[in-house]
Parts: sequence; structure tokens; C-alpha cells
Amino acid sequence: MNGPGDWLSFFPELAGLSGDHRTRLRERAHRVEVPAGAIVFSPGAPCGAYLLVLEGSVRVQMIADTGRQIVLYRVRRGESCVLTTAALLGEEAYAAEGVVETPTSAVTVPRPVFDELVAVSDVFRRFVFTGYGRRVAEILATMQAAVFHRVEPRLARLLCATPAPVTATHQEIAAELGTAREVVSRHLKAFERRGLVRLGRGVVEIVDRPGLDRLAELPA
Amino acid sequence: MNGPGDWLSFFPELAGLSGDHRTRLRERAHRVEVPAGAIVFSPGAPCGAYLLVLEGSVRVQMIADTGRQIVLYRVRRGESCVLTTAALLGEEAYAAEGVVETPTSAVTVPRPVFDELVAVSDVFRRFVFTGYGRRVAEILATMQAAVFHRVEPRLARLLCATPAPVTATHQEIAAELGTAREVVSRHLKAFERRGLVRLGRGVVEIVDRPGLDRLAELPA
DNA sequence: CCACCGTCGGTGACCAAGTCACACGGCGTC
DNA sequence: GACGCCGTGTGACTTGGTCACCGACGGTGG
Repeated sequence: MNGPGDWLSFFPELAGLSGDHRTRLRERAHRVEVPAGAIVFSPGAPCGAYLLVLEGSVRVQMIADTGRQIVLYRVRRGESCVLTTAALLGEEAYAAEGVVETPTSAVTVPRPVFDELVAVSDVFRRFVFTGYGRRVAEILATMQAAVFHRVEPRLARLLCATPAPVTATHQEIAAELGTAREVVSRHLKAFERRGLVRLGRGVVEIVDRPGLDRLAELPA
Repeated sequence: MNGPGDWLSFFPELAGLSGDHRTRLRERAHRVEVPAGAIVFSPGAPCGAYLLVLEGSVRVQMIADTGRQIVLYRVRRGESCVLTTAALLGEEAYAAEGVVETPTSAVTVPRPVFDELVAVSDVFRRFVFTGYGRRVAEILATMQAAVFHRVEPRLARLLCATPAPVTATHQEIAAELGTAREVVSRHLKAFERRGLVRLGRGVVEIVDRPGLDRLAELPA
């Protein structure tokens, strides 16, 4: 079948896949539904299959021994979580963990099938490689910001990038930026005093978006 | 020819390559010699070929707009520089630059040949993927340390890991750790006052290695 | 309805790191 | 021998991270 219910249609980059390879994927891949809060993989227990997300969102983050975290990226509809697969291929363990944020439906491709398709299908191989390259670029940019850039503009950028009233605790925002909760609290309070935002429990309401934008543009 | 001068022997992981594929690689790859100080690739101008290093060392580093740097990894004898290739595949540009540290001889595999071999050779593909996985793991570990860990133990670790009297300017050490020169100078001076090292112009002589080791083991 | 409790946010004190400015001294060159 | 560069040392200040602790909100269960 190739109808509207076909999950392959979620991945436009796989549109060029030959009939044989489509069939192979459909036969050997498993659909899974994962509830919010589930941990898909963690440093101790890496996942043994290639993961393709159809719907929902998986947050991938690093956790330091001090308890501080940083969110590396999210895997969403139509995206793949190559990173862990690569960890398997490279036979190294990443200190990263994958947490399901919203109820997620996904497809897992067993390792042998993955290997086979990478070998025989140009389209599939290209899909994997490009996904991989994009991810790594994303991670590098995120961590570069965390290492070299000041918190204030990054926080402003985050607020601007999030739609409507931001519903997140200061702790969650801190994890997003790779900093400490207190630091976020202080900056937000300063923003509030400057009339840029209004603060509530678990909510940041944006009052002066242009003002925030200006802060976000600032250098370091 | 398959004699001792054959560069393929530098890559034990490619030993299993079939005769056909060996020949293909030998015919289509180009040997290049690059002098120290040369910049192999930079954010603006990514390299258009797969790079295999036979001898020498290429330093890959990120540079922030503030001028601060961080060394991500080094490509040495028998290693490949997949990262930039991946950048090409992912059609994203990394903000990383590759600087030749010691005169380097390398082999470049043109993009089409690279694509072809990844497609037809299991051995070659595995070589590329494992190299890639290892690199990414390495980079993540490095940046995680820079984001979450204190400078003192990291500096101690670096000194311990470097053979004999360390010949590097404070600036170079700072780039290695992703911090500022002044920070390195201060910590080194403190080390000297505690009798752990002796400082000279461009040299750090290690006096009390066990003492440094102890510092290196410390938590954060 | 109210007492209890867990989570979230605010804050002060302190330490570590990054930035800025500048001074000093060795070493090579002209 | 004077000049100038480069590597280093340092003080003053800002920003960020940690620790300790408080108070306020919101839900739960008597």
C-alpha cells in the first residue's frame, strides 16, 4: 500500500526511494508510540535502532555531573535521530539522553536493515548523511554559543523565538541555554524591571518584543 | 603496486578493502604535501574532498567573534577528516577552521569517488562512519568540558597529558581549553606558587606530576 | 475550609571566570 | 644600543555559577 496512511510520506527526502527499497522499509520497520516523559535513550543504554519520528518531539540533552543540563536539539516530525545510531557505529557512548516531550509516534529501523539500506540505496544513504550533517552543525552552534556568548542576548533570543506567552519554568529555560536557574531568574527579573516582559509562575509574557529583539541582536 | 610505499597501509581499518576498490582508491586519490601553518579549510571555504592524513597533524578549532578559540580535535596519521566532508553532505557550514600544525602529507579523495566508494564498499563505508562517530563523540566531550567544568582541573589534565616540558604559550593553552589567556596565566602562576610547575617563556616545566594528577582528578 | 507539602521563584553572599587596561622584561632587528 | 614585538603578570571590574535559604503559589487530603 502506498496510500495516505503510509508513514513514508512523512519523509519527503525519501520520496525518490525505489519500489524495492520502499517495500523493504515498510516490511521491516516497526511503528512505536511513546508517551510523554519516556526516556528513549540515555548514556547507559543507547538505542539499538535507527529512529524516525512521525509525530511529536524528542528532546536530546546533555547532563553534567553538577546537575546542569543543556538541550542539544529536538527530533520532530519527519526527522531522524541519527546521532545515537552514529554513536553505535562509532562504538562510543555519548553522554546524551533523549526525553520524549510530547506523545510521539515513530518508526524504528533495526540495525541490520539500516546497514543494508545504507549500502544499497543512494537515496537512503543521502538522507542519513544529510540528517547527520545538519544535526552536528546544529549541536556545534548550540555549544559554541554556550561556551562563548553571554546569557542575556541568548535568553532574549530564546524568548523571541518562542511563540506567544512562553510557558516554561526558569529551570527549563536554564537547561535550554546550558546555564543555571538562578542566572535565568536574575536576567528575567531585570527584563521585567525594564518593562520587557511580565513574569508569572511558569509563564513569561512578552510585553516589548522590539525591545527584546534589540537585546537579542547585541554582540557577545 | 602494493609494496611498503603504499599509503593504504597507513589505514589498517581499510585492510579488508577488495582489490577493485583498492585500485580505484589508488588511481583516483591525490597525494598532497601541506606545509605547517597552512589553513586547510575555514568557515568561508570548506574543503571539497575527503581528506586522509598520512603524516603530520591538522588542528581543527572554532573561533568566536570575541577572538577566543577552542581546539576541537586533531587529525593525525591514519585518521580522516570526515567532519568537513559531512559539512558538505549536510550542506551546512561549520564555523570551524583547520590549521596544519606540522608539515603534513595527506591523500584527498574527490567527492564523486568518495560517494561511489561509500556506496559500493562495506569496508570503506564502515571506516567513514566509525571515524565520524568517534570524532563527534570527541568534540562533544571537549565542548561539554568547556561548558560545565572548571578550568583548574582541566588545565592540570592538559599539562599531565602533554609529554615532557610543555612548550606552548599561555595563549595556545587557553585556545586548547576554550578560555582566556589571562585565566591560564593566573592558574599557572598559582600552580608555580604551590610548587607544581616552573614557568619559562613559552615553556611549562612540570615539577610535581603526582600533585598535578591529584588536581586533575578533582570533581568539577 | 484549612493545614500540609512540593515546586517555583527571588535574593544575598561568595567564588570562578572573562574582559580590559596596562606594565614589565626578554629577545631580535635595524 | 635603541626600538619594538611578544609573552607574561596583575589589578579592577563585570558576568556567570554555586550555595543557602526564604517566601509564595497551588494542589491534596484531612
